[in-house]
Amino acid sequence: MHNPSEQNFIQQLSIDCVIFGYHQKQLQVLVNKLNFNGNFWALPGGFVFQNEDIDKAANRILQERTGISEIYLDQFYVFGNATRNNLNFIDELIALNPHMSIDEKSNKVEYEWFTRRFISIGYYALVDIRKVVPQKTDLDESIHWINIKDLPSMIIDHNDIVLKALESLRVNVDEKRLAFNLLSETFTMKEAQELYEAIFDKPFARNNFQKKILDLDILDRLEKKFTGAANKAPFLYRLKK
Amino acid sequence: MHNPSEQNFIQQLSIDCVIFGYHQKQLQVLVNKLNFNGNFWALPGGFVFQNEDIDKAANRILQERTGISEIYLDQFYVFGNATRNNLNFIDELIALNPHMSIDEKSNKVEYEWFTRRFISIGYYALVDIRKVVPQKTDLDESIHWINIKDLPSMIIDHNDIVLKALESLRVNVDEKRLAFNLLSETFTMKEAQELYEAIFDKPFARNNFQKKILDLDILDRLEKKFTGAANKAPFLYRLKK
DNA sequence: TATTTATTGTCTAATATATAGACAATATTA
DNA sequence: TAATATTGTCTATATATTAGACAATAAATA
Repeated sequence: MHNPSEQNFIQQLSIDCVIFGYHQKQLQVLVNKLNFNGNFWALPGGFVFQNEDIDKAANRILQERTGISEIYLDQFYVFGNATRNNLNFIDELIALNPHMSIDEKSNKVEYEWFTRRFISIGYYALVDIRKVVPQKTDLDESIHWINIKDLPSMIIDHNDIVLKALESLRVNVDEKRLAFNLLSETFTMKEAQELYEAIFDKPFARNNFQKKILDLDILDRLEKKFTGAANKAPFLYRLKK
Repeated sequence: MHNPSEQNFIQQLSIDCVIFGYHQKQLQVLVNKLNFNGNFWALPGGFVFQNEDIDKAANRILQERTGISEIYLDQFYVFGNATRNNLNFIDELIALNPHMSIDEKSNKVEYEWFTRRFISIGYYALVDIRKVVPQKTDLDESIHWINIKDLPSMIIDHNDIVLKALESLRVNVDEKRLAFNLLSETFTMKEAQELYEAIFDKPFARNNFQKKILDLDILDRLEKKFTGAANKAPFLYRLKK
């Protein structure tokens, strides 16, 4: 991997992505554990090339991490406090990883590049968790789907970024029909309801939820799904084209 | 004025402000006519100092232009296409203003600084137009309140920025109580209704509008306002503290 | 001074939407 | 064949929105 400082990135501008998945009736967020001594967690992120649209950059970052393109993506907020930098994080990192001394010239350049203030554009993405094969980069020890309620403490303001992303998702999920990006292509009404319950962290009434969603007139009803359970088989639905 | 390239700004990041006022039953936007030959119009904007929060920068820009602080301000979108630069605008400017040749070294530096791609964070503000004394900068020939329906063609994507700001205003005006920032401290119900009609560009029913606003329970009813008109005098209202 | 006019504030009726309760349909198990 | 758990949908109720009506009233007019 090339050093970021040597690449043709826009200076002091980053993108942080909150990638939402849905599994075991809970919202999951894709987060990286960094490949250093110490317990450093971070959202997938990256930088914007000089000749690249910011939306394209967010897409590229997502594709690198998830392997899929054509993802639902929404820019939701810019994090731009004057004190927003990696200084504390990097210093802690170096303290715990003595081999990363900044004596060498190239390390010094990188140190300066990374420890400047960054303005970060937040994007959230909604993906079908079954289609994603999480990809780590050289900087990551591992990458995980973690229940949004069990997220570890992350570097800088990444926990705040997740909170703000969830807020935006809740606001937008009603007017747009984007929640269904989190499900597989076909799903039962109960699965849709459980997804909404996970997003809003509150229960919905079954009868009225079904009516509300069907009244949106955005779903096609397909064949029944025989699960083997001792009850009436539910219909499968799919987003209308 | 110092050259921007010599100041301690974050590179390639700008802020553009859509400052909404309300006058003659119409939304007005504060725009500058640039102080050059040619008909160049632009939104008030600026750059972010290295040690400055982006929200603070937006506030500073607004205060420079309007003379007032404590303004309602909302970050609404980031404009970041790869082709988003001043190149066409500046070249046109130089063609119409031969004295601005880029032969001199300092001009060349400025040219390079200004013609790079800029990522711009859009903010909109709501102000009481009576409290504002528009201030032009060295770059402006004049600064004007212009009816949002009569805006001239502006540089780069500034017309698009206004459209997006209006969209955001419409979405946010209901949940927040921010529309009243556009009125003077006290106002009649009819004035409030006319403001809403200007924002949404559609009529509201008088009886139901009054009920809806009063039910919000955010207004104090004050004394009556005797206008001299031959009819029942309306009450004045003020936002609750 | 009484009447007229235009507008305001608020009430009620009509309509639409949201929520809650009920029950038949049905895929499997006992 | 009956029992069970869940699904799909219906109806009744509650709530919210929209439309219509009318009295109150500040000033102008007769």
